[in-house]
Amino acid sequence: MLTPFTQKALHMIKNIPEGRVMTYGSIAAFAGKPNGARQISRLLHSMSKKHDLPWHRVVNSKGKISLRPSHGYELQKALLESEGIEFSKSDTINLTFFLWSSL
DNA sequence: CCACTGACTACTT
DNA sequence: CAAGTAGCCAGTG
Repeated sequence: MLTPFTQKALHMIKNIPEGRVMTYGSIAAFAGKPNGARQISRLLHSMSKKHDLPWHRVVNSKGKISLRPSHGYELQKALLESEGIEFSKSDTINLTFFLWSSL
């Protein structure tokens, strides 16, 4: 059985529209755990396959991809760019423009 | 139940 | 700005 926090987090991830991203911390905060960012990573690890989650729309608080190169980093970046999200010179996303507030 | 892990974050050097 | 550290909490065995 998953906790309410986890279920809510899953719901929010599914609700991120194309061309927008959310940070681990924001998802966790909206789900009720301001410090539960790490749980989001676990969700993506174990639930992304079964729940058809847009995992690529989740980035860290700095607006950067957290995956290591050759471990999904390039794939995620490609998926985001195909949705219209732009990366700066240092591979960071302008969160003030692309961050999705869920409401 | 205990120990370990993790696609994190904020703070300090 | 980069590297190190402590706090965080649910999933898994």
